[in-house]
Amino acid sequence: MPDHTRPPEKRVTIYDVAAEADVSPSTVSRAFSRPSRVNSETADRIRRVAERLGYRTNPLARALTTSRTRMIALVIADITNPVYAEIVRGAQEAATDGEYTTVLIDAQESDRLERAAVERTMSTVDGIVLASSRMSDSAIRMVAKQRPVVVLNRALADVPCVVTDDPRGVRRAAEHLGELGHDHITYVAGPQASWPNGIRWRSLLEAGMELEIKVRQIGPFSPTMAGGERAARELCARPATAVLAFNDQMAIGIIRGLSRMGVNVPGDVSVVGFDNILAADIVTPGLTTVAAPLYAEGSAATRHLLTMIAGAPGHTGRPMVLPVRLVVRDSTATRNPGPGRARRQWARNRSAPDPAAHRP
Amino acid sequence: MPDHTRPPEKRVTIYDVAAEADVSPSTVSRAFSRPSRVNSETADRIRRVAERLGYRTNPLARALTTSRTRMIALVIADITNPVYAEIVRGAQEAATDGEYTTVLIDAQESDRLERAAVERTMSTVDGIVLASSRMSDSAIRMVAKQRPVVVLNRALADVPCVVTDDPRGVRRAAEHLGELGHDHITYVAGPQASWPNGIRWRSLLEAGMELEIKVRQIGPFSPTMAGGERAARELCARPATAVLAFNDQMAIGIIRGLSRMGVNVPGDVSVVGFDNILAADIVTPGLTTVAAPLYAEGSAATRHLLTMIAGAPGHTGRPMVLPVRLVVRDSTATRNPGPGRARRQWARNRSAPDPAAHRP
DNA sequence: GCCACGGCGGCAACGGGTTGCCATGTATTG
DNA sequence: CAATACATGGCAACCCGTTGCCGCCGTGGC
Repeated sequence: MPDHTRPPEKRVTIYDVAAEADVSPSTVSRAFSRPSRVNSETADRIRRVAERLGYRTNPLARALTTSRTRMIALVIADITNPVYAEIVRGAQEAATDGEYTTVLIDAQESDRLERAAVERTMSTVDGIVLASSRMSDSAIRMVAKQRPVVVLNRALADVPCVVTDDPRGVRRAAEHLGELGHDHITYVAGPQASWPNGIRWRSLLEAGMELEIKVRQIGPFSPTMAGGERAARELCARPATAVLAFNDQMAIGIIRGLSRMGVNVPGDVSVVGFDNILAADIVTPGLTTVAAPLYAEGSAATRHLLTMIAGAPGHTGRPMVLPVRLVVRDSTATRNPGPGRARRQWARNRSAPDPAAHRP
Repeated sequence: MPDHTRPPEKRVTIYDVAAEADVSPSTVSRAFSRPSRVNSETADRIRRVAERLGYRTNPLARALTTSRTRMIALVIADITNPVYAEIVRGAQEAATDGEYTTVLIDAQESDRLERAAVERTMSTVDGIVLASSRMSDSAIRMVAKQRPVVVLNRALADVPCVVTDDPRGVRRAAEHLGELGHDHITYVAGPQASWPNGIRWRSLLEAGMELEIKVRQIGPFSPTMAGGERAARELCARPATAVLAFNDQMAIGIIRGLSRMGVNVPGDVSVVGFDNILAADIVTPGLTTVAAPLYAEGSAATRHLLTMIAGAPGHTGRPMVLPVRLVVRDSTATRNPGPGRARRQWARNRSAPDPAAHRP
């Protein structure tokens, strides 16, 4: 019959080791935290005893006096969004390199949840990376006042930031569409609380001016496939030949929604996404999209945070900008000028949408 | 000129509150941790003072004496795998309900990294959920000896487990393929360190016996799209009409790989996946797959962990089994008996594979 | 032979709560 | 009115390391 009582095995402390090695507890402490401060033979003996007794230093107790937990928090807006997976990987690598542990927090796209989680975790970590935070600027500043913070995908005065070169990405996308003959681009907006959403739209406005391409915006929609499908319905009401979506999930949703209504991508409409998630490569047609260096974002932000924790002032001037690139796949094509067969069908659908159109 | 010195603002402690509210520190402590133990008026006054001073109880200091951090660890095999997103959500919800914070650890499919991370985190958390652990049974038992542990997607004697009804899922998939006329199913194996991989294969063996369907296995391959594409090449060497893949990513990879080589899915080969990730619904053809209740897995495992932490014995008998269901989409079809056009092409590709076949 | 100095180890205070136990003061009971 | 019970608050020890400071001792210089 198995023993169901948890074995008492009290945790081994420096005091146990000290008694066994016949030194004082402070010497044991130093043997681990500042080996140079104690005779190497003594240190060796202590380490052997510690090993034998199975001593592990208690990080909580240590943190209590040093006020360093060697943990950082990484807050992401939505763990369901594959974009963050790579960011997490990058952050984790940088943290591990610096002998830090990452605690990951999923804000579920909610300002409230994010604040609550940050609040709860703040005192347990040495610093925080906010990736695509949904909190208000002032809330972020509040947090930054209490702990080192690096903000990812958002620019904010007085707080160190890492952002991607979205203006350049949008510009490249617009150029690409322009070269394909499109003279009008519709931006399908994501969450208004999302900082990149604003930037992308403004960048498109600007690019439109310079390239003499008309632009307009619809939305906001939820930054998901479902959001994209809703956007597709709205797109049908006010047709477009070129669409730039806030992110890839929406772009994929848009493509699905459109083809369900008999609109061909890229034949009738060209669609460009943002982020270059894995799925962008496996959908049909393959999604043209603006790729961000996700892994690098995570690791750059984290590395910067670690230097701040180590005492560096934190570079609060201009944000650190990471380059993007346009990945051209099959969801963009030269503009179809005349209303061909497919285009006529679209027109037909507009007046009398056939919900079963996608069923063979 | 902004003030670059971090404001000294020492942390407010119970001592500060005590002095201000004119009570002893222990009373302040009790006002928060056991309000019934102190006069409600006093407690109110203390709370007001605490509020005014901005007091927050220090979880580390508390943990030091109570040895309860109110944090649990959730270890997942690969954050890149979308399967875990829902599991994380479920776990997080359950944890939040119990006023626990979840710290997420990504093992990156590595036994070594997983052990290291668990080792590092163990002493900081009250319990651990191991979702699809890649560690050895003995390593897991070791951990379970020191902290409450619930294992997800794996059965292990003497440790509480939550698993899905994979045998039933495989059975349903086999029945489905059988009904479509397939008399031979090839299992494309995932990581050998993955427990479900073994179960799925054994379940297929068993189902094959009962349904009089021949089965065989190829692999192991990495549980990714790339792994699936590699598997597709091997499948071409030893053709099959029905394939059950370890997971959806592999299934998608297989479909891509096959169609690149001119093999039609589901015309020539039917493919079934496992997990029902989001992408299963957006690929072409839509992937037939065995869906697991991911969210429920996460929350069930976490809830069980919390009861263990609260002192319940931990149900180490039979694992808790969650139901699955077969989601039929377009990647499975009736078996194509004669070597039709596409099938002949496949045969051609076998003898002289054309690497450019997928380029129009 | 004396002094200065460096290496090493110990003492004790500290960090910020928690909790067993005791000392009041008040309410209840006989 | 005495005896008892209970509500409330304080004391002090404790959790487990860390660290400033001091003392001891051996060594080397003069």
